[in-house]
Amino acid sequence: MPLIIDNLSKHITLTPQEQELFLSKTEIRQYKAKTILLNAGEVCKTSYFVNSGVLRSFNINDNIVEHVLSFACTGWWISDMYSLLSQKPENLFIQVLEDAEVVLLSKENQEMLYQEIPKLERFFRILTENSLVAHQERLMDNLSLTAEERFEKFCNKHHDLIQKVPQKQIASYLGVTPEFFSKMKSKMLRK
Amino acid sequence: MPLIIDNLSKHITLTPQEQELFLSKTEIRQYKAKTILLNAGEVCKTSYFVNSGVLRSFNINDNIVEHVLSFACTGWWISDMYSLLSQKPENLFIQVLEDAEVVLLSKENQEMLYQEIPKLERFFRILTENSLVAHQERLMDNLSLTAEERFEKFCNKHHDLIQKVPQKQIASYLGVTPEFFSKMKSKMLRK
DNA sequence: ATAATTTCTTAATCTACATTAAGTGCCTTT
DNA sequence: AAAGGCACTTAATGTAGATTAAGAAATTAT
Repeated sequence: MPLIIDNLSKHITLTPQEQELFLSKTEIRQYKAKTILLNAGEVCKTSYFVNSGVLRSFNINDNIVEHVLSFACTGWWISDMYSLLSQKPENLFIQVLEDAEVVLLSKENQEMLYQEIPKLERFFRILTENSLVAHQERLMDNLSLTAEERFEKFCNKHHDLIQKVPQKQIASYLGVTPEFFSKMKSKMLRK
Repeated sequence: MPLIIDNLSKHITLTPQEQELFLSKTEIRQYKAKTILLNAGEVCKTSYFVNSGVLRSFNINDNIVEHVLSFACTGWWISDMYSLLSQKPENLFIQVLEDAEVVLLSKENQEMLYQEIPKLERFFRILTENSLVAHQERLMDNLSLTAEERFEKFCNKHHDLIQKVPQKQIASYLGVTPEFFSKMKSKMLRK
């Protein structure tokens, strides 16, 4: 069974015909590491579901500093929600970090599927709810924890990622410079 | 027409009977400033919609420092999403900042309404999507902007709140101490 | 009105993290 | 195998914002 159907079944139950219909509206693609799937300034027209590999979303501010908004590995959805919903351009990039197989669902097809399989409203509501909760927690963590504490939490939650992505990306996700992250890490190891 | 029905109609269209049913599952209450609607450690069983006044959600970390997660004034929803969804206790408070009239929707009734008016799945999906986008932006702002820049953005977006809530709460929302906020503000005025 | 609390301000000192810069090791390309 | 580019480290110096403390102003309670 395709991973994405398995993912849907975590929150809703689809008939075989509905599964068929859903899959017919998606597209599978392979990408090499470093491929840019969405460029800053473009309007986002697609949601991405990761079958294998790792993606990230990030922006670049005036100072030419990158900030990682999120990572996505096997079984995770990723997109530029702001641009996807508003259909306006945003300063977000989506990029492949490790060679990946990705399922593409266009906004157009997603809306079409909402009409034909209203249960999907429920699925994406729950998916978005969970994402919101995670973002709220990360926000509060950024306000109240030190970089070290945030890193420890990250390790517990995303153990798999630590091996896979360059540590400067993790530093950026945590909101510190790669130099400080390196220092902090060696300090933590010494304990 | 009740404000909350007006709010629903921003994303979905309800028949008069559906409106009736929806309202019958809610409850209106008046609260005095400082009332605590949800205490840290409790399981959240209700979503709150503000008819008038101002509420806030916040947590308190080990150091006895408060951090404001969100404000809600007229026309806004507020709840403890983590606890409401998981039905586990969280360390979040919900409190009235300015005398308020609030519409209460219990989780139980909300689930019941999803069954009877599936369109509501759509409404809360969109509501949650918008909230997620706002949280993502705030996260990135916290990573890449100075406190001063964040305050300017806050002023543009929530002009109404600045008059209504004590400035130490705004400092907490922005992620700085009241002392630093005070200093920053007077520095900005001098320009 | 007066007392009591809470909020806001000012100022000195401190610290987590940023910036700059130089150097090391490891891939990748030719 | 050399050369170039990245990712990572180390270290000196700089700064945004925290902490502490004390007084002034504004609310709230009596």
